[in-house]
Amino acid sequence: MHRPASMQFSNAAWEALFRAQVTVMREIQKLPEFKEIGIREYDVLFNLSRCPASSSRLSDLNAHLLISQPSLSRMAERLEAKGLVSRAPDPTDQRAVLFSLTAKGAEVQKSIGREHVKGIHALIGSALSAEEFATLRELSTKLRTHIESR
Amino acid sequence: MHRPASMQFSNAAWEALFRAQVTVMREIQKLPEFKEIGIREYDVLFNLSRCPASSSRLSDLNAHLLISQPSLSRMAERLEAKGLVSRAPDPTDQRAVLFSLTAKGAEVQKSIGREHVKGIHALIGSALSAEEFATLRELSTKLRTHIESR
DNA sequence: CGCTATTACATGCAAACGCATACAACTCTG
DNA sequence: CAGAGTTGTATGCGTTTGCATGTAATAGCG
Repeated sequence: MHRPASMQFSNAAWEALFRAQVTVMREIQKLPEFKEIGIREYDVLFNLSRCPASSSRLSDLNAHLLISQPSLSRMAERLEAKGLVSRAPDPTDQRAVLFSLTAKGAEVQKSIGREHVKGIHALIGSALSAEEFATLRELSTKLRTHIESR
Repeated sequence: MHRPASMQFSNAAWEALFRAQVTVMREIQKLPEFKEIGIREYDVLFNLSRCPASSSRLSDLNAHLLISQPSLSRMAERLEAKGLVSRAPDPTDQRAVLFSLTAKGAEVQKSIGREHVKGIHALIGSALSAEEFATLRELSTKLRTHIESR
């Protein structure tokens, strides 16, 4: 073995985390709550529902997603056309656009969110103990925050 | 709060795991080893390099990926055109197609894989301790295997 | 056996994506 | 405070994706 032992741990953990995500996501995508709206679009609504001022720049939103900036721009167009999201110019920076949920968008997000919570629990609820879930959450969060604060 | 406490744990863990995956993946996609070949295509090569008989049906391969069956069919076409993968009819089932890495494909996979291992370690290696990485790996694997054996 | 149902993969087509780039607004420097 | 560089978003365009469906082979059932 030509690789430092320390490399094995981080790589094995990433590999396992990634495969787990793929496996869970494959099942989630099949659930009925994502028939009308895609899971990527729901993720945008979800992120908007969580952001402090309940509005967010396109680029700030994009930082939390895997899709590219142009893709998000066009997805926002579609969500706006569906009446779920509204665009408004940022008063403090004329280049920027602030996105926020419409009343209908907030309603849809909550509705899908509720079903989603049930779906996740039904799918993985019995896979780990409460303590194990808590540990998984802590380690995942620690991993994420470490990267975000590089 | 109208939700059973037990639901909170599994949902919070999934949410944290998913966000961690997004954050890591965003950085990985920028790394130079995925300039020539996309990360989704690398994942196909990687899976092929790991499968027992070093060949796999399209549908078996697809079970480990997030993309749809038609998308994988066409991605395989492209990988074949690049000389990285070969298709052959399954002798035991005339409907099926067996995919395997060509020598060039195996070479490319190993080469990118080596860089990928370094990239992951550089990205997340200092985020957790060896014990924490081991725990994250175990819990992720337990989560995945639980779903796969439903 | 023969007939229907199912499984495995491929293909037509519209939607969505990413890359490169354009454009406009802000910032910074001399 | 002008002019170059940077940042935030949108758009042109070729590629990739997914859905619905087609085709061929197998399985299951009477």
